[in-house]
Amino acid sequence: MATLKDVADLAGVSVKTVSNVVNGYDFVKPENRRRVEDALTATGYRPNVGARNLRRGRTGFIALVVPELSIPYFGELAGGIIAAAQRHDWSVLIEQTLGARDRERDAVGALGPHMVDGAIVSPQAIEAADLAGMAPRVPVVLLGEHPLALPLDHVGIDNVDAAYTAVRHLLDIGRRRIAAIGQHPTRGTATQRLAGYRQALTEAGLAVRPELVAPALRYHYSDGAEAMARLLELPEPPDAVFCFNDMLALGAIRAAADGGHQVPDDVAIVGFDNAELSAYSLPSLTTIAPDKAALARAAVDLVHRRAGISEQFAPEEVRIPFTLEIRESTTA
Amino acid sequence: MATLKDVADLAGVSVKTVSNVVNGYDFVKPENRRRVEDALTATGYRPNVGARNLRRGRTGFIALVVPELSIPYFGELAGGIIAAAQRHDWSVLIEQTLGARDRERDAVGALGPHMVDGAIVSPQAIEAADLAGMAPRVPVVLLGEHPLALPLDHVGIDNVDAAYTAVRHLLDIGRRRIAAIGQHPTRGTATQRLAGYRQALTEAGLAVRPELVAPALRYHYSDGAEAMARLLELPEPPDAVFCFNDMLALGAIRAAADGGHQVPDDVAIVGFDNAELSAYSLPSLTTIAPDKAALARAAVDLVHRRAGISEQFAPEEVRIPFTLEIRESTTA
DNA sequence: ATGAAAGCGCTAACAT
DNA sequence: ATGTTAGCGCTTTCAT
Repeated sequence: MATLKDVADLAGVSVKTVSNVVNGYDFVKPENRRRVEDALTATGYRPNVGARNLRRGRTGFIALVVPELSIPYFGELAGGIIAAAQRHDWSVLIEQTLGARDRERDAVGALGPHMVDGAIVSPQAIEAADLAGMAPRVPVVLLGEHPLALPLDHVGIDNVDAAYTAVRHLLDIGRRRIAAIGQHPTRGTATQRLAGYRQALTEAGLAVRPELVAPALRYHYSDGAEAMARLLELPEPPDAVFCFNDMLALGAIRAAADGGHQVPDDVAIVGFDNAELSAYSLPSLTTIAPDKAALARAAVDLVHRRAGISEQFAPEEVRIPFTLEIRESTTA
Repeated sequence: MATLKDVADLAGVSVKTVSNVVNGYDFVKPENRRRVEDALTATGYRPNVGARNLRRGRTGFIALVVPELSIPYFGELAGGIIAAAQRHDWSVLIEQTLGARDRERDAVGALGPHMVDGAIVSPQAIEAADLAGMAPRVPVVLLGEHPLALPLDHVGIDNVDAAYTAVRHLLDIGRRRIAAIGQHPTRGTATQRLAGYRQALTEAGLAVRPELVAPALRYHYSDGAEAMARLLELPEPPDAVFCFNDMLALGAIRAAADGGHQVPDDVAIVGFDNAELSAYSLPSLTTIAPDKAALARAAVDLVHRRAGISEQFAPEEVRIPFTLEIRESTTA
């Protein structure tokens, strides 16, 4: 493997000159530049990123900590983050926690400044106490959830408002017995979405019925299907359901069909996340659509600003816009 | 951030001794060991992985090069690979190529031994010529596609056999005008799946009709929907379709419904990949199910064996088993 | 058993 | 405009 010195020797110049050419420093005598470039191709030189970073005091990596890549939402998000990171010359290291609190703790704990220049974390179960001990040694930006009392940067949409918008839509199309699927003991977003749900109902003069609020543990298709099956067995089943993510919603649609219920005629369904699939399902899914590209870009840019040597700044709260995509699951 | 030297100074020993303790070298005087351990905790020392790797000549990373994480199949695969890599103390770096040939070339080309200890690549468009020039400087294992004439390790299922199995199933349920969606000019798997399709038809004494073989560019939902719409406009539309992945199949189901055709009564549909969703779609999707966990494990283990300093061995071809999951899209 | 010191490949003062 | 050189933090001979 050719080193800078090999190239310099071959070109008959110093390493400095080679370094200048490699790093795009402008003031190099054309003659020398040519010789260096020739030597570069002749040797097939590749910079040793590790050495460069050791010297520069950066690693060239950021970590992305998510529950599970097999969840379409996180797959899409990760894709966006990789793309956004590229523009800052960052490679993305992905860690999966499966939403387990100890694995989240480990993942964040292992984030030495030597491993990565920063991290984007989508926490699921981690709590303030877990992070209190370990001052983050690198910039950490929270994405989506923000269950922590810690002063960390956060990028996300307004979950209360989004949930309110979703339920408001169900009210607007005349539904009155509106259920929710996705209640969760530790997820902050679940709490917020529930709050938005409550707010919309209350504002419409409707009671929030506990039997219509269904919990979900993992937010997978099966959880949505099971919750829906139970809701439809109620003496007075709901005429609409607001699901806290698209997988729950798709599972719910499936269960409704299995039970012989028409969507949306008998029961309208709204999801959350706008997974690519939701435009193609049968029926297609009305859902809250966060601007995922913006989410990814904002998170990466925030890590970048923090990682910069510049001055400190107070933790930031970045709100990303969302829209409501109205599709067949709520329009006859 | 404390360095080895800081710890050594504090403990009153040399860096060598500290290094010995940190790396679990046994012969250290108990007295010194204690003092070093105290200094270690006092300073909160964390080894600089970059410096260590620079010295050791390994990086602790492997790269995973895939077209797009937002494709459920690759999301699920990536999840499995991260899990498998963990057992070898490897972190996974993910690169997206969007299936573009030049980006694949760049991604593979950037794979210096300084960046990663090895790589798992799911090529889509790259060709032998692209790799001919650059001898892979780190172990590269091909996953899925193997379009190259190069002697590289490969892990995958038998695509011809899988396609044959899928089409055979359609024949078994009595279909005779069987179409295929997913023909592609450069993808090796497309060619192989087409071969299996042909083989099954021919064996059944049926002609392969060119108008029933539809191309697809990106294998996304929309491609499947468009191809299906066109097939259904034929004077004699197909009574079954074999799609080269689940997204195409789900898009096809959508298009069939839009055109007022019943699945599976009017047209049966088989997919490929067994994305988690296919068990929950309406109708649920019959599909070829590769053992994804085995695929991931085999690929990582192969990289690990190659990366070991041990002897050379001939390029390996690892065949992973698959099953046919029969669901509603082919059973009335 | 431990210390001293070289050097992995690179960048950036500093010098010219 | 380019050469010289000191380190980035670590591991590892080579001494002792």
